[in-house]
Amino acid sequence: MSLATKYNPEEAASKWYAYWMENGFFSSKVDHNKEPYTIVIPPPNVTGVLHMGHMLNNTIQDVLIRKARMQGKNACWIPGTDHASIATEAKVVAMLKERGIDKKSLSREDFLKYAWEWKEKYGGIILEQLKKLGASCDWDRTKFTMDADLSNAVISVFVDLHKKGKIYRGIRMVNWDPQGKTALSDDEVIMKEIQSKLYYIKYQIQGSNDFLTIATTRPETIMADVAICINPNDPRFSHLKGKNAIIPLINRAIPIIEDEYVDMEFGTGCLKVTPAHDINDYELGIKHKLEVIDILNDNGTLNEKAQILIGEDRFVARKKIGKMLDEVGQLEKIEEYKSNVGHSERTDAVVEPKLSLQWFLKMEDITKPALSSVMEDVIQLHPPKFKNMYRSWMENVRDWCISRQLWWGHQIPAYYLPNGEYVVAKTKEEALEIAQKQHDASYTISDLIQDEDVLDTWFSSWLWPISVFDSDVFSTGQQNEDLKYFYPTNDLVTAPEILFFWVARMIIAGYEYTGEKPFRNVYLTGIVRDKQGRKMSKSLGNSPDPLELIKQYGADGVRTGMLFSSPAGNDLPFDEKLVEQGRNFANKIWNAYRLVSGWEIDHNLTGKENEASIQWFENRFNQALTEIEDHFDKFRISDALMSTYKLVWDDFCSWYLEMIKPAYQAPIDPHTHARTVLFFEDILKILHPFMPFLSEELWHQIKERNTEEALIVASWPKAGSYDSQIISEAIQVFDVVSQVRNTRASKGISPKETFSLTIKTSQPDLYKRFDIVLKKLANLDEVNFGDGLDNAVSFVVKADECFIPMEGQVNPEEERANIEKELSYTRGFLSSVMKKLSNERFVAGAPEAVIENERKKQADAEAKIKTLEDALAKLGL
RNA sequence: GGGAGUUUAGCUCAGCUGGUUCAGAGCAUCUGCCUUACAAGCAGAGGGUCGGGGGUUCGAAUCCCUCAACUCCCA
Repeated sequence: MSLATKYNPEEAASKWYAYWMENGFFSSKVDHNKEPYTIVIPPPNVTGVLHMGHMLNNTIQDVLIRKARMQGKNACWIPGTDHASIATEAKVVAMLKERGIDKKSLSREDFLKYAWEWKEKYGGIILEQLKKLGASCDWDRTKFTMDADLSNAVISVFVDLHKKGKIYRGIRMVNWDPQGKTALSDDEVIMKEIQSKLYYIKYQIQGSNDFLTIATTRPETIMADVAICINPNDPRFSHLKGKNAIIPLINRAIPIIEDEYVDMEFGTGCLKVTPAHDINDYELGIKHKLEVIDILNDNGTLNEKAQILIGEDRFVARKKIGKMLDEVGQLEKIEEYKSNVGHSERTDAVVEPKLSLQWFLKMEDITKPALSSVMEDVIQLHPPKFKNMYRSWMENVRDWCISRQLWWGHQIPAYYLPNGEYVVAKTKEEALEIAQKQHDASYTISDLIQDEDVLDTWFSSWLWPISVFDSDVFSTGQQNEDLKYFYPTNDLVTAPEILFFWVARMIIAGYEYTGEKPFRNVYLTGIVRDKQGRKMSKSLGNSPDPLELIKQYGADGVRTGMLFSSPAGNDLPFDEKLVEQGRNFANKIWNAYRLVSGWEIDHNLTGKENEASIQWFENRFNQALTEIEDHFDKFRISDALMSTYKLVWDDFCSWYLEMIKPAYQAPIDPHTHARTVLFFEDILKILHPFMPFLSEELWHQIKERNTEEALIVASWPKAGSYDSQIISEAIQVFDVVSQVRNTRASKGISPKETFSLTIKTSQPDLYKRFDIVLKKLANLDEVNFGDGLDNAVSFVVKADECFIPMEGQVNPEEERANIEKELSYTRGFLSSVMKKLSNERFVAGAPEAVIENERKKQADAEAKIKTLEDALAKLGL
């Protein structure tokens, strides 16, 4: 045999990927004779590297796109990356630091030069890695969110939304990352439970020697206090009403106010109000018209407004102030306390609530179509359980803070004028025109200063499904041919973590700028976790290297391995065993091909004996394909794979090939051979989305094919009708085979030893059709029909009894015990069926089909009992 | 504190609007096989009172209530 006994995936992968690329099979152009099928990739971070989550996510997309391509659709999978402001800027800053360069010493232009340099060097590595996975993206359409055209789209949208009055500038309490020195959106903040301390601090009541005590986790902020708040219903503190308290250490007097917001149970029931450093206090401050004292610098150190500990870091200050309070006798006690503290997703710094001037997008109206389209299933989430989450977010949405204090990204097109006003325009020149018209005709270009900040990265990726096709539509309103044809896209595959971050916002932008949904289906994958259930992450070092896995197990093996245990929306506990199983599957198929390819054809043979087998497999294939299609329709990719796996391994390899396999070195008839090759081809087709490399390789092994005949563009088989009768009859034959094998195993008889089988049945024709198969698979020298035999081991399949003569091996006691066991089981079963059938309410209430079924169960059970009783009688009891 | 979800064999999961063989699959386990496609394999076997309790029903893993554990989201 010419082929190696083991499949070499690396060779096939590089060969066929190059072949597909060279022949342009991934590319897609507008073609009105074909139905488009479009997926936009969730753009990974341009400086990122492939991780297990990407592997899962992109495997699913590739499965969908390859299947659609084979179904004759114009399959278009748009790849690309996003610029990930915070992450990338952090990396560039770190790189500069290594080279001894401080970001602060650079101009914006110089910094961006370095950033682009970095992007050119590392950007796109991840896309190259996707190729190793077999991703059939239309690489000619690769996009980057900071490409000139996509940037133009972002700026147009900002200008447009500003013009519509949806973008405004305002002071808000934002999540401030003192390390990254930028505002973060709520989604970029990770809450972690932290063991902290609750400080009980005594404030003197002005004009008395009494004290009140407050409890706080942040004693360093007392200098920013502007009030003490008590609950008006709290009798313990009614004597404090209208008085002032004095902040320890700095001796500033602040009013004692009343608000039911204060939880009487928590802490001491007295709340210090610090509007600059706590979101709830901020709102309380607005309500009571309190002033705001901000004592922190952008980097988290105390400023001069703190009066003491100026320049100290907030955490250092916390420790020191505890000590200072203690020294003046105003620290009552410290308690251990667990609290949830926000951390920056990118820098892991403790997030500081901070007041700052930011740009916001009003979300109230713009979200409405996006909410209803998901609720009404115009856009379907898979699995639908995420609808609830989606709804709660959309109904309680807050305005979107879209500015970031960074340089890497789309600089906000707002220009400040000497008079303190600003104008928003696409370019500085346009801004000048407006400024001259609306403010002062004497302004020159040098009077305009552009806003320093950039836009949130999501503010560009929310346009992705539109802007990858048409970046001008946002300003012109005119859709180009690509957009008209490929949009709305079909399916989006992404992680639930970014359902709000990204998916919801794409839907919003979709309706705002095209009046149409951006996609029909959203398939939400789970998170890839390690065996201990931990999220895979670089810092934990618990993630296998995807490329190493591909090297070891082959892309086909890894793809199937990832999908074996990943129902939609469920986390995937990754185990290398899974990809091993995938590799084994690839190898199994490879070896099945080796078998078929080694057969010699003898044209003198008719192959009549194989007809039943061929007929069975054809029906079984159609049945399985129907199932597989159903799984795909419901986005049950994992189940679709499992059905394929079982069809190939169990039905095709374990049963069919063994059924028709000629004896060693014996030839096969031409008809069976031809049909088997056709079956093999159909199997390769349905395998192709999952295992593109192996399937394409074998496809070409079968015979020489030209480019148009490549498997990647072969037509997907149509599930024909099938006869369940034929399938269940074959199962009955298989049951007999299994029972014979079982008997052999339990009696310790070698599989090499042949013997004859006698079947007592009312339907001998059924078995006669499979005569050769029975003999071959159960290693029998003959199959007879008739009444039972003496000195034989027997077993019952449905209502048929089978006998294997076994002189000297038969133990009547054992035989009897076996039969009695099965008899009592069947009788019990029958009685439960009879109980139902004799129940008037059941017969009256249950649907006809259910009753019919019970009757059938009754008849089957009765027949089986009869057979068993006869067998028992024959044993002489 | 509010909301959602999960809990079925050792593991990962199916089980649709209650009624097909008194619960299925894959993996893992056990037993026997190097049988000339494949030991990355073949053949066979064992394994669950469907988280606990209560209820509705002729009938519940499937519906309702309740308790418990875990996960996620929001505050």
